[in-house]
Amino acid sequence: MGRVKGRLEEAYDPHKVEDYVHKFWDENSIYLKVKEKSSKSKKKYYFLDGPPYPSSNTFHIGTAWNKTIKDSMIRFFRMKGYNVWDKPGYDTHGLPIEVKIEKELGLKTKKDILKIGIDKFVQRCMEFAKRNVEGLTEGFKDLGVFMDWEHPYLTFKDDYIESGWWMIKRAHEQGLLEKDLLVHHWCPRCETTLADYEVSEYVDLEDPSIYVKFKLKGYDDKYIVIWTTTPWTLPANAFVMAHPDIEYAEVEVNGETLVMARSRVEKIMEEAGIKDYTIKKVIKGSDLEGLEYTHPLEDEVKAQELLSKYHRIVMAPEAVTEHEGTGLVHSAPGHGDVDFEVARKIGVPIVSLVGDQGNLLDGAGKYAGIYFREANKYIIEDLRRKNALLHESTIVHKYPVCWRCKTPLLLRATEQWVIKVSKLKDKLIKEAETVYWQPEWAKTRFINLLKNVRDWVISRQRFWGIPLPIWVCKKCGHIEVVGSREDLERLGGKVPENLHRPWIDGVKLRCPKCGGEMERVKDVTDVWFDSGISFYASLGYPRNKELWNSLKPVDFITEGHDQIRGWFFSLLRSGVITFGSKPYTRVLVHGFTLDEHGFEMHKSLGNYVEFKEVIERMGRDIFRWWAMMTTTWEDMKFSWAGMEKVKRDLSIVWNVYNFALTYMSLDSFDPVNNSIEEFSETLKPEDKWILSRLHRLIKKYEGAMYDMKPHEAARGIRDFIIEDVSRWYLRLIRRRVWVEEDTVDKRTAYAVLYYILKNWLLLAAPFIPFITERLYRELVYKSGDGYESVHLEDMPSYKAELISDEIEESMNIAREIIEAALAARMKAGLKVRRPVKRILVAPVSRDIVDKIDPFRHVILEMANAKSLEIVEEGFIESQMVRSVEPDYRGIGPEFKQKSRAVVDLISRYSKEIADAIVRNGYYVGKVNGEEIRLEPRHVKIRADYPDWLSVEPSKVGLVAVDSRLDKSEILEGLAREIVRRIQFMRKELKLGIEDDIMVSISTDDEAISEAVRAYKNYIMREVRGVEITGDPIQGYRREWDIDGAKVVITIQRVSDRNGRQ
RNA sequence: GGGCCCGUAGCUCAGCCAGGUGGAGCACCCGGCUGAUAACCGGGGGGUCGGGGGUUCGAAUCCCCCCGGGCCCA
Repeated sequence: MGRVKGRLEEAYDPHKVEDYVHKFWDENSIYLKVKEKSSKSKKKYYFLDGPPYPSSNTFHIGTAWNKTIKDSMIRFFRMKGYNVWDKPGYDTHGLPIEVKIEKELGLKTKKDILKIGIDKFVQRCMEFAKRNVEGLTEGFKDLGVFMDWEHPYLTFKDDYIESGWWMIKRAHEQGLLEKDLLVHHWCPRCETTLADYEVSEYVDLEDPSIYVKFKLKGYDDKYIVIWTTTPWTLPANAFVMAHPDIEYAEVEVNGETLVMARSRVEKIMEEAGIKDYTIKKVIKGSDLEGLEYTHPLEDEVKAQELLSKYHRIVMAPEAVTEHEGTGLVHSAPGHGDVDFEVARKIGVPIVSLVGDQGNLLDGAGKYAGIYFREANKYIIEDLRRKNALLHESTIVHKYPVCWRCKTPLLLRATEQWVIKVSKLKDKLIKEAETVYWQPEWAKTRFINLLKNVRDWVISRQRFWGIPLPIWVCKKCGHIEVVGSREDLERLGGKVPENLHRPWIDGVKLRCPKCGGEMERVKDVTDVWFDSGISFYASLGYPRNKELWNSLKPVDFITEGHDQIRGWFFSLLRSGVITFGSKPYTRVLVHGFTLDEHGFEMHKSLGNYVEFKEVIERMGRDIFRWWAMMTTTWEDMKFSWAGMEKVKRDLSIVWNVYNFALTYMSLDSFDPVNNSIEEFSETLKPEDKWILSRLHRLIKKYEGAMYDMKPHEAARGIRDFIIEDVSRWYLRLIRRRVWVEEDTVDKRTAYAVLYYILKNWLLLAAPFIPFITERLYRELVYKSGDGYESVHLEDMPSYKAELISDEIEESMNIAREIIEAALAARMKAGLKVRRPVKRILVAPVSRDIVDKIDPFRHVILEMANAKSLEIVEEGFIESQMVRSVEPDYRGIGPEFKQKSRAVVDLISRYSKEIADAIVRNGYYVGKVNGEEIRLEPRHVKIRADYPDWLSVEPSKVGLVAVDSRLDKSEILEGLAREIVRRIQFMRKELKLGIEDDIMVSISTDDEAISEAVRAYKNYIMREVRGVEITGDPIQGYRREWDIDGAKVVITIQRVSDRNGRQ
């Protein structure tokens, strides 16, 4: 047999609660028990953690939100009986960490790294990552995230690297792996290519701005004009791009014909200082297609021997605008991205004439050996000499520089390893179509991206990353892609102690084709490579195939909307490359965390809030619930005020449970032997109402969680406990639990209250795991009911038969009436404490009458009325009394001097005059003995309710309070005034609710004395008085004023129920 | 420059997909309640629903354009 005996501190203190719960979880291994329970289930739920990047040991508020969403979902599915896979991960490789270590070690260039040794450098990177992983893990645990923190997946582990190799092998097997020339930004000082995301810094730089004439073949003195700020790329010119739809003009200048965009002519002529020019002809860009030209530096540049046969005008709308330049774009495919793409499309060879250190190569002929930016002046000089320079000036523009050494970058074609993802485009889209996205628009956005999918450059010339498992035969050029450590040994290699560079670099293989020695390509993979394979790599596939085969596919992933293009995409790409299918089925996209004004939070902007501060000032549950209530996929504006509000809500939750605990333990309520099923016959309508509300909540909650709308569930539990339970149900059952005797009615109320409060804890547990644990321990576990921890519970399912539209509608009507009645009382100045005789309701429709019935008692109690009368529509209005007021504009001109007397008459016989005028249209009266006739123009007719009737409209009809009080109501009201004051004094003495008191009331007021006599028993019951006397007694004495009368009240504690003195 | 999202009271946000008299909380003012009490309840003031145009009997809601913010691309 159980019994409620839990206790709570007076007020909700989140830190006390959370410290207590953390300690409880730790000491009792609650996480392991939860996991163990869940692991027995056959229903699998594969959650995959998007691995955060450990660049520091603390995390952003957005990361906390991210993990809270994951934790809430995991907890829900565990409680729903799923066997949830919950391995967290960290994305540990990549350039950001390399750069941090370079800074730590004071290294400035790639050469410096080679100098201290790759082994030492990589070692430091690994230590750095491990250190931060530990810090982050502490933070996530502290937030209450129940994941497998003892066994996270770390992308730098050898096993993970091996899984990565396997994918590259899979790509190779399908003919998707290629070595290719690609244009990328290059730092000539660090001698490395930079990925797009690394090109983020720009400075204002002065460069030449030149207009160059290319002579058209087959014409005399006819030239096309191009514009460039990078003259050093001219030696590598292969063709010229034009827009088919732009108009071009043939401009005559000094006997030469120059071709340029029509819209640019004036601008260019002005810039070049040419006043004397004529537009001879306007043609469409498409007319230029295929025209061949002669390169002005043909004789100076060796590479032009190859390139000259491609010199012609090519249509490339994507490369040409009319905003700047000449509408004719010089194209050097080895040094420009669009140029490169176009060259690829039309089959022009890619020639790059700049070497690793930024010097022009031999192919650049007379300019060979010159640093690229230095070469500009020689090239311009030669152009001028050859009469190919139309105009020369300089321009200051934003130019990208290396984010580490600030050297201006250049675009350069280099050989990189590529997976030809574009070949998989249709498959990618087809697979993506069958993924369920929340919200819907994320899918649209995702598919749009896939339509423009590009090949994937996986190689980086770096150190801290998964080494490319590609070996090339020095003798015959044969390529082997190694998919595992086993492959390595099979090909005659020795597995090194660590699969990273530089250890792997030393591994030589024997060529299976010619027996020659094979060496590894020195590159590592792109950072996106690592996290994209996590769906199988984190499970140890392909070494351990069973786990992935039993868990696949991933059932749930969630990350911010930046990951639509990021992780969600890289996972799909890897899934299609490896298994030919999508790796996940359901995706929830969440928003970003912005500052209070909707701007990005940045340390440099000064609007950054440390998550640690949120925990210190608020608490874990407060943050979690607040974050989970914001619409998941929308950006979240950070708000201290928003969290304060949640704190208030949690305080109310605390008070609700405190209320229940106090009374249930006082009455030794036994929830185990008083389950709600026992009381099905004695449920009052309000009990049925709250049960209906609860089950409606469960239904909505469950639907929201399965549909990945956790914010709807989080808001739902809030509205239920605050609006339905605290603000309403608790007020309705107070009187029932205050009675001392053990009544069925009281036990029914307890059983219902216990049932809804226990179930609410289960629903709320995924979101606010700390306070629910604490309350569960006190209310449920200590009562001998349930489990050791709320998180070991089973999530309730809704019972459709308990959801009643009728009872809820009835309650809504009752609440409407109560609200209107209270408003009417206020208008009449009637305190709620004083009872009124009756409330009248004139419903707008007759069907409301029956619906009011179940809650008559509720209306009477809440509005403090003796009776409720349903009256006919129109009855209340019929009580209105007509009267008139003088209308001076009508009276003055007619009655002149008699006006004042007429006004007197009107106010004296206001009602009679009103009736007469309404009935007959006029009223005849006497003023100074003289008969006068009043007509509508002399008065304003008004209709008012009588003083004793206060009326308030409501949605269900007019509600009126009859404020005429009989003596009995007056006396009862006075008795309640006395009670209130005694209660106040009890509170002042800090008496417990079980303490009994002796009361003395002395007053000269006749009515109050009578009220005390008449309601003695009532007063005694209400204030736990053992006796009420008019004689003076010892004790706490206080003088009061009740309706202007002096009342002296003295109270003295005698003993409590258990006889304690 | 393109794709997607957001913009509703002083503040934080529901309502929008399925058009039908604009809501909640906080803050402010007034009143009430008082055995959950540093709690609670009622009332009041406060809105060009970012701006403009269109569809419709009727638009916060659907369509188009613009402005501001966010993410991702170029």
